[in-house]
Amino acid sequence: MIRRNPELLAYINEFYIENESGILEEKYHPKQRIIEQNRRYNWVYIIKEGITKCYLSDENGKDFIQEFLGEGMEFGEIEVFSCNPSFCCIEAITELVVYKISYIDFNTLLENDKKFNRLVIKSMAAKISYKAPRHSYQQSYPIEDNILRLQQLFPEFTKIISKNDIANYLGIALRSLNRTLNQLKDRNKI
Amino acid sequence: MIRRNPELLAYINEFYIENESGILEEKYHPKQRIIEQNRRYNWVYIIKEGITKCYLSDENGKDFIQEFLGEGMEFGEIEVFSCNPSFCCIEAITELVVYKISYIDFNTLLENDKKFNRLVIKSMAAKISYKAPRHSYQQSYPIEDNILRLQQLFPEFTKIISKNDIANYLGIALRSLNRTLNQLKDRNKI
DNA sequence: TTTGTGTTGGGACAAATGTCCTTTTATAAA
DNA sequence: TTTATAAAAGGACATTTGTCCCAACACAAA
Repeated sequence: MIRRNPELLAYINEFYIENESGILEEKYHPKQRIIEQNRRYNWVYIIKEGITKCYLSDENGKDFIQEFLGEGMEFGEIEVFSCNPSFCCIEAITELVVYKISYIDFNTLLENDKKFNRLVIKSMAAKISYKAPRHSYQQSYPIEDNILRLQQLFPEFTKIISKNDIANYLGIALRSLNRTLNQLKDRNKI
Repeated sequence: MIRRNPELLAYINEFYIENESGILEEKYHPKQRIIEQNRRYNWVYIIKEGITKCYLSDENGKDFIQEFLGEGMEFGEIEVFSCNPSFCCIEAITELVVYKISYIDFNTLLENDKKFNRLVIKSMAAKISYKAPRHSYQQSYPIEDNILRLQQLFPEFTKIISKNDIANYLGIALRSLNRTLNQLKDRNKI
């Protein structure tokens, strides 16, 4: 549920210590947006500390949460390659510290640093491979199964993430989430 | 709905013409599986001609179709980076011609051919960016809206893809697909 | 021909889920 | 303290969707 990439973070930390690396640090408070949907940016971000949500909002104001991103997760990199405006919002949930790299420096690193290149590809491969089973499971199984699955993968999920965000992550109504949680409690399943 | 990547195909075609490129060609018939779920392979594939479906099956025999892949689409590459067994099945829908490259040659190309490296990254970025809005839309909107959306993006979808596959792509029961198609016809919406 | 198999189509009913609305609680601001 | 605001909780009802059937049809195999 909250994705992390310690390997990438460790590598970026090394860079940041050196001078002239072109990597900057920034801080955000909860509810601040780092990236808005359908805008153009020139920065790729990597989370140093904290948690964000990555979500799409539609015309009707419905939000659908793609992922919760934790330490070492990258965002804004897809748009370097697709050349499209951002397709999602990134919003801080906790106090947040990020590294940011300009598109130019990011591209230079990609071309000249084989280890960095491989780490970026690996992080993209990971994004693809966890999206697939999640999408599949959410579509094919009832809400109850999805909650039990979350519970198992991430026992403290209700502590850190608001009910509303959990519902938006599961793509269900808040009412349905509450109802199902109650049914599970009644049967001592949770 | 049916994804393509002509840019990558064009580049691979060039390689294939030259000798000693390490690229092989293979043919498959409809319903043949090129990749099974949870197995290990040593080949990355690129579609030269034809259409496949990429799907996950679960314990209960339910299939969920991730994508329909057409010319130039790559598969099997994620496992090079994640080092996990395959997370989905790839099955031919039409007569199919693919190029295949061994992991070793694929890695060599990635390291030594900057253009190839960039094309592979771009193809992965595209996979990430079309998965997001699809997942979001399918979860948040009723079946009817999803069918109308398919209809618009891909008018001939019922000609090429079986009803069952369409239902599995939308993550719904075949019965629900038929019912909704009828309702749309009754209202002359389709 | 018969037999089997896969695809399409739909009736009847049950279960899951969403919408709308109200209430309570906690927390922050005035 | 009061006021405002957001989060959590749940009742009542309508709608959507799935499950379990069965039937018709096409097509290939025997």
